[in-house]
Amino acid sequence: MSQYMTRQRKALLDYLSAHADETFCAREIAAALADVSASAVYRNLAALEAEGKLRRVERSGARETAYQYVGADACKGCLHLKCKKCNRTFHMDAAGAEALLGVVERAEGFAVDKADTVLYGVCELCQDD
Amino acid sequence: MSQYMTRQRKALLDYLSAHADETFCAREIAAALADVSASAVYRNLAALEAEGKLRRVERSGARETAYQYVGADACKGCLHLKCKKCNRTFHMDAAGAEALLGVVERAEGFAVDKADTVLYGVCELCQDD
DNA sequence: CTAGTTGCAAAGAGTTTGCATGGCG
DNA sequence: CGCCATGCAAACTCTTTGCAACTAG
Repeated sequence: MSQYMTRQRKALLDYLSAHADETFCAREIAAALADVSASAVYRNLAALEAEGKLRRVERSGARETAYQYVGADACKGCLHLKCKKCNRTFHMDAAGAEALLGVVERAEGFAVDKADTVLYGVCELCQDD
Repeated sequence: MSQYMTRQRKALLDYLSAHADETFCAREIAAALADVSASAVYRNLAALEAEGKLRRVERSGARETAYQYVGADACKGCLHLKCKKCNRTFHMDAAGAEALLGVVERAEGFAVDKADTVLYGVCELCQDD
């Protein structure tokens, strides 16, 4: 668990929370944060993921692990929709998500975990392409 | 595209299709198929993924890329539910999936791609733990 | 036959780790 | 001050690739 709020950890959190709708891999973060070493990036990403401040996400066909900021509980209970074209993340509110997943639970007896599930597809803005 | 059905490719397909409800990474496959080299495993996994016979899947917290067999079109149009406890995959039939995702499309204007989306959670059998 | 495929080993890419130094609380 | 965190570089793990030998059709 992280105990000290170091300059590096703060820079990382600031950066990710300022771009909460995007995902980044360690290399991209290290590039954006010039004075944070690669190992500090990796170590902090792991620590912050364990604390629940970040979430690990899939980026189609990528070999690198990507992370995304998950505000304290801004995303609590809501479902994530990720656009494969623009890579942006959209949120489905808790009520809608609950209704949707309740259907799966009743139909299949399968309890979907909103925190781990991401719906991939194409968002409204990208549907023209 | 694969043109020759070599001993190695056949062994790989046989193995994955015989365990179609499980996922495997290259290392596990190479270990199970003693007389198939690692490079043949990687090359065939890539080729078979391109042909649509395999699908690339996420395994929580894993660094290795995992694959799963996807029969000809047995999974066509259905949504995948993956249990985090037993790692098994369940299928939601096409009709149910369509109904479910249609809701998202209408509510959020987001077109979910069933081929890329996996719902993570806990299956009926594992809910006791 | 002959083009696709394999095995090996070396190269590459991404991530982790040991250790001395630095800095938060 | 003490302990955690950092930076660097080396170690590691997973994956890709070059090349000569092999083999399916």
